Amino acid sequence: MIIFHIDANSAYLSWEAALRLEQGARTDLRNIPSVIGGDPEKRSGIVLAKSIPAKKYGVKTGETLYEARQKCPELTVIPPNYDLYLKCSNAMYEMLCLYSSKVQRYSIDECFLDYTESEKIFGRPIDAALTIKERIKSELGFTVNIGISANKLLAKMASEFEKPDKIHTLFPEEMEFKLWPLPIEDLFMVGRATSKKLRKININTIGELAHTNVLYLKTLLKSHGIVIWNYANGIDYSPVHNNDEIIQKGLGNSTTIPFDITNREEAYMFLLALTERVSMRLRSFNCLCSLISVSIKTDSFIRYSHQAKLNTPTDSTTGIFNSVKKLFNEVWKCEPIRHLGIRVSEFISKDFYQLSFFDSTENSQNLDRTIDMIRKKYGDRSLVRSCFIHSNISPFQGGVNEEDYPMMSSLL
DNA sequence: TCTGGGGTCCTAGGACCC
DNA sequence: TCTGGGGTCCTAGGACCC
Repeated sequence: MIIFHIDANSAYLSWEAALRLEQGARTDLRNIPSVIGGDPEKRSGIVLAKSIPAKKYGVKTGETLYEARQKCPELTVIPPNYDLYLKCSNAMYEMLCLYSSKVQRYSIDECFLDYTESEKIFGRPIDAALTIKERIKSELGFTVNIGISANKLLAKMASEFEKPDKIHTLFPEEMEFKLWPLPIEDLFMVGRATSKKLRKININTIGELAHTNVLYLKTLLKSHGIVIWNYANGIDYSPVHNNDEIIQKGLGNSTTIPFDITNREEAYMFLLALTERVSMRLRSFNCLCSLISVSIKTDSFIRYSHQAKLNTPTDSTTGIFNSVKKLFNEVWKCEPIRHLGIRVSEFISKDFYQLSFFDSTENSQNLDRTIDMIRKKYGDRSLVRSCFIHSNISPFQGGVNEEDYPMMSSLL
């Protein structure tokens, strides 16, 4: 098996930089301290992506813009542009599909490519990787790292090595000197909580983890211990999945409100706007959902959630909203609300669920379908609930409006 | 902390059944 | 009830990824 992992370098920032150059900008954002960041006014002021010069000031992804500016006062901050990112992501994916029939989109800026069968057509893996990397640079305007190995895990680890615009291999025989000296935090699936536990028992490098008794790890970390022990030893048999093989398990939208919500009616407005987005996405999947969940984050950052299973699966905006209101009322403890979220899951394909027994729902189904068609043709704002018209609240809340595609299973 | 939004998977505890 | 054991389902929360 020969697997490539292709990772766009500081994706959001590079894509914005490439667009601006194309539009005639004189400075390349990648060459100055810059970040893609949210808006502190809307209480979403965090760093989403950073340039390499910004990184040299110690700016980190996920920290607040306030902190980032403390480290680098002359930081250029650019708001995110998700439509652009989707276009760039699609372009990269389509380019990769020219080199293999097995390409898995792992996230907006990462793909796995199974090169095993491609070797007889395109030659040595290293040469093909170089061709792909250079084509993306010259034709799409941004750089990528490509990791090459015998499985997805090692390919992904390899692409994390020196950046940007680099190709690295990490074959099993290279683990000892390329992978094992690295700190455990660098290993895929070792996050904050796990690294803290590992460091506590004096496991500090990936190599030390690889040489720890796996049964001991299991008592400490349950099944997760076995997962990371395998990864530390470069063991991973997961295949590269084409996108159509991946079934999405759930979908949701959430939003941080620019102010704290303190009354029920206001909360309902945001919940309705979120339900509009979630239910439209659900219907675009041609699925019904059986589980609905509402989550709340309070002004003091306490999160809690409440879910319920439906007796009758649904995809109706009104049906989902009624459940959402009920769940919200059952769980809200009247604290000021900072953030609201809705998610639906336990999908049933509409093709396998005949609604003929429930003819009374036909009308509302037709209504939802008609609304979806009008919005698709004339834009989401062409048809909105009247309760939003004289409010300052957007009738849709939540980010995903473009064509959905399944990504990011935490199993590689 | 001026602290996002979209996902997946796992686990613990309780309810319920035989 | 001073009572058991095993299975399944449901729920809430946490860990991880980008």
